Amino acid sequence: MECPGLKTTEWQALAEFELISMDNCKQVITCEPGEILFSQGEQGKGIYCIKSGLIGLRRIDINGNSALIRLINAGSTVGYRTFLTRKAHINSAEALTSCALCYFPRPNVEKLLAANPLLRERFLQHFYDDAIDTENDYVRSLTMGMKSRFLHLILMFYERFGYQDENGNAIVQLPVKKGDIAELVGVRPESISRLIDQLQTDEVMRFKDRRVEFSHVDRVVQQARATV
Amino acid sequence: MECPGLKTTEWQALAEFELISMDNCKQVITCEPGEILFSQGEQGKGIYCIKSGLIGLRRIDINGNSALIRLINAGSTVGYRTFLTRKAHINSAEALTSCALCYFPRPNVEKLLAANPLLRERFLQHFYDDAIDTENDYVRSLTMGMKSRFLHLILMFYERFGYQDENGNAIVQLPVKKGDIAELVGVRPESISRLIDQLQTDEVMRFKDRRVEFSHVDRVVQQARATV
DNA sequence: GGTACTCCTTGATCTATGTCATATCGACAG
DNA sequence: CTGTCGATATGACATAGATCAAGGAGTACC
Repeated sequence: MECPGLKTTEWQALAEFELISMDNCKQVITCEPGEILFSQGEQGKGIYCIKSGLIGLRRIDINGNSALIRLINAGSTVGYRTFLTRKAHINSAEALTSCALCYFPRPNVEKLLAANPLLRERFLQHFYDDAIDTENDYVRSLTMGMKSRFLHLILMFYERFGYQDENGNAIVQLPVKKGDIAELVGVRPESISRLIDQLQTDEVMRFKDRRVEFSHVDRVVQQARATV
Repeated sequence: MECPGLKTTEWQALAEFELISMDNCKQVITCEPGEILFSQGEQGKGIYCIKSGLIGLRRIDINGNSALIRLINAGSTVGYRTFLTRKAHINSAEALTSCALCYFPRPNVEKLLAANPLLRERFLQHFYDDAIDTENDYVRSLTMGMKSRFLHLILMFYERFGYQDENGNAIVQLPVKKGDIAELVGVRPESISRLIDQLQTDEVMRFKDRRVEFSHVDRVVQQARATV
């Protein structure tokens, strides 16, 4: 199985012979929910390309508070940041679902980077996009309440993984457990629980385990915009 | 007066003849607190190099909530992001104090960027550093309370603008008004007011208008680490 | 010297979210 | 079938921070 990301994303900067050398050095890895690819504080050992599953970037502070900063889905790359500077990882990467990955060891990636400046440029562009996302999340965390941030997340899931059923209802299967959703929103799991109750009684959306369903996307968008 | 940043920061990528061409196209600008350099949604018209004063990047959402995302001080650059992609500004830039700036029009900057790839690389590095800062702020906004974030800000001001008096007390002059501090922390001005009261009664630090004074830096650091 | 700013403070009250303890439910092991 | 475990839910209560309304205090302007 080829990496879905090799022909797209930053790797499209590579020539055919470079792709072949990548293919030769790669290790295919599978991991289960909860497994750690790398931990904050470690030096970057290589780069991971996600074939399937979902990886989360997590930060744990000195008091043990954990925050999920970013989700990375299939076709994208994890661990590239330590190739832009020589700094250690500042976040941990953890499999949130069962995952299949390709791992490329650092020396090989560095050889490619040295030979192909366009590749570095692509990584920086990737970083740019990620950083803008984070900035937007940051602003929301300063100005909007839990409900709004939660709905934003649901809409993001809907864009990435959702579909419409035969009646035109929007359907999303939440890709992670509710506890992780709480960490993404920056609140406690209990608060998410209660919020879900409220959204159901307000008939904004329906929840059944990890399945979310709503009829009026625009109504959800509008509620997501409201400050609280 | 030369721009303090021309010999440092991203511009050090420039050769002598390029610096001269920069110097020829620059416009020196002064502006007063509250003046807007550019607004979110606008196309980037050029780049600003701060000679003195303090600029704030601000984001206002559809509900009118305003958040201060970043402070930029003398020697640094504002508006460079629209040169990395062709996108419009997503934040506004506003003078928070009286400022003196050099303005470089877009066409000239683009000419330099086209001729000097190292310059683009430097801008991306600058962006990298900023983005890591924002990510750290984001994590703090998810896991820490107002007090902790406020103290972090004070310590940052102390690093940038503070000094020690003859008795070894740390002294900082707050560079912006308290309302702006509230926006940086992501809370209401009233809350900052009350927090300052509390910090004084707890004898963590003393405030007199914009002057802050504290004897035990380590105590402040320790309180800044505490979650709430 | 009055008036009108802007910035900041203060008090009373409200609300969102956190905390803690307990309960449920499903998966899975023995 | 029973016991254990992880994930989620629920109830009672605590607290951080928002909101609203009012009052200073400094400064600028006429």
